[in-house]
Amino acid sequence: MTSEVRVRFAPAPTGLLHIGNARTALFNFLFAKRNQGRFVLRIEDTDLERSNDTSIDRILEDLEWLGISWDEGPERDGPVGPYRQSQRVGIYRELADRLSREEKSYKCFCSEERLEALRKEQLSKGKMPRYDGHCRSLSSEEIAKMEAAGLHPVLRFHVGRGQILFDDLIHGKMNFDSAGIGDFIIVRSDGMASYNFACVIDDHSMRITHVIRGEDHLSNTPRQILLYQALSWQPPLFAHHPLILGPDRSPLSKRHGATAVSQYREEGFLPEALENYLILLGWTPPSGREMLSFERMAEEFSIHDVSKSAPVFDRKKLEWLNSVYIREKEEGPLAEILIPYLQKAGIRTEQIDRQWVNQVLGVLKENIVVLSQVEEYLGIFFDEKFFFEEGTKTLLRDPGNRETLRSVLGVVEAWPEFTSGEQTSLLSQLEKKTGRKGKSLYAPLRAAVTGKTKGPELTRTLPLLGKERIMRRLKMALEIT
RNA sequence: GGUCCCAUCGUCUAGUGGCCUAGGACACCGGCCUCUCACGUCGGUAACACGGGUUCGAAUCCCGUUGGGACCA
Repeated sequence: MTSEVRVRFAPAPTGLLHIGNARTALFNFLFAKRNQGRFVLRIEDTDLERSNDTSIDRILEDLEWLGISWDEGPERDGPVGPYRQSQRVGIYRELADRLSREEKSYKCFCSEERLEALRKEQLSKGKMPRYDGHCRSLSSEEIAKMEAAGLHPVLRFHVGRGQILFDDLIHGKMNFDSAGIGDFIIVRSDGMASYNFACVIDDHSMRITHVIRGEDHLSNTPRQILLYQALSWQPPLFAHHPLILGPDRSPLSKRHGATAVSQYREEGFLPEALENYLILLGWTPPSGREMLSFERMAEEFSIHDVSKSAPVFDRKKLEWLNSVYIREKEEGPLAEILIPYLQKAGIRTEQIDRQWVNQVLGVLKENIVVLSQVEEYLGIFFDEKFFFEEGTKTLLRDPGNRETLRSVLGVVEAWPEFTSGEQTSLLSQLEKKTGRKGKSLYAPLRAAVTGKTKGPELTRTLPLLGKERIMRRLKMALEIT
């Protein structure tokens, strides 16, 4: 018996990684880090119908993107594998046999119809629908007869009477009465272990010490504890965190917008921002500093301090965090992640001076909240995206502004060359020559050279555009009728 | 229907009987900065679901109500 902390994240590969599950994974990961423990990834693919390998790949990919790495699991073999439930059926069978032998479970042949009728009847009497133990005392002759008739039984766990107590790391003392639990299925008629059964066996055999999972499993826990007891195993410690809600306080779903990690990635959220946001849902760092690096999270995170009430997902705050993280990025790494968005927009970045592109992106980062938003500003710097926005045209048609721009053109033409640092002298020269300053000079100038009414400061934009391009655009602007 | 969980500003939360005329962050509103948007900065609006207890004293403890949610099928 070691005291090493072991936690696990056990997704079902039936679709994309949901941000709620990503948060669960993050809690587990940080808990392991904080306690020098190990983080196990287990694939719960017992539902063969809905599980598929593509989903597994994408979930692994998303976890890696988030920086949540597992110590044992798919692609990282460990001592307690295999880590896919579909490859563990032998273990489940063995233990199912053991429970049968010890008469802690029994075969049940009840039909769907009978179960349905039973449920209806109980409901109508105002009672809780649960299995009535109909097949509990079938004789071996009866069983043999039904099996001979080709009926496939399920295996039910015989629930005894008593209180089930456990300490939840988040909720505190829990107390359930087993009277509220009907004899539940541990092996389905197709021979596959049920969720609760497989989960208990895996958690035990993978030596999991702390089960950190969503609150939707809270009511499953007493059943699982019953199984631990039946198998004479020591149950792990449990922590059930609340689920993320949508703005209408119903569980977060597609109706509320993007729910998959990959969707956020595509939109242009940074992994560190998403992560930072998720950890803030239900937990506040003791230091009070909300911006947390991965390392800081691991140092400060405590599962005990996770809030008991369900948080509402607030995209605005996520966006704010993302914009801060974008602005904090250095030019080089920023360009690394932004260039794909340029390419997607059709810009042949490989043909452009990389230094220049980096500088452009370094300027644009001030204006964007999600990475994909750079596309809105591309026209300022890239000719293939340049055009005069509707709002600029009235400005450019104004006779006074045209006159201003003509003298601007004159000044620029005579200006030797653009190097960084001298834009201020250029601008003061422009003020002198045009006799205009402030808005009356800058508004038309901006409209003419960027085609937009908003964007980064002209003092930063102008030198990046360069003399040639500015002149070309000024001429284009003067041709607008 | 039963069992279980939950309840502080619009949102995330701090708060574990006196430090609370309830603090912070996002959002929102306004000022400043300013060539625009954004950034930044300064300030503002805004909450203890309700009702009973317990106590000298309750956001904090207990009970109930209401409202959300989960599970059971």
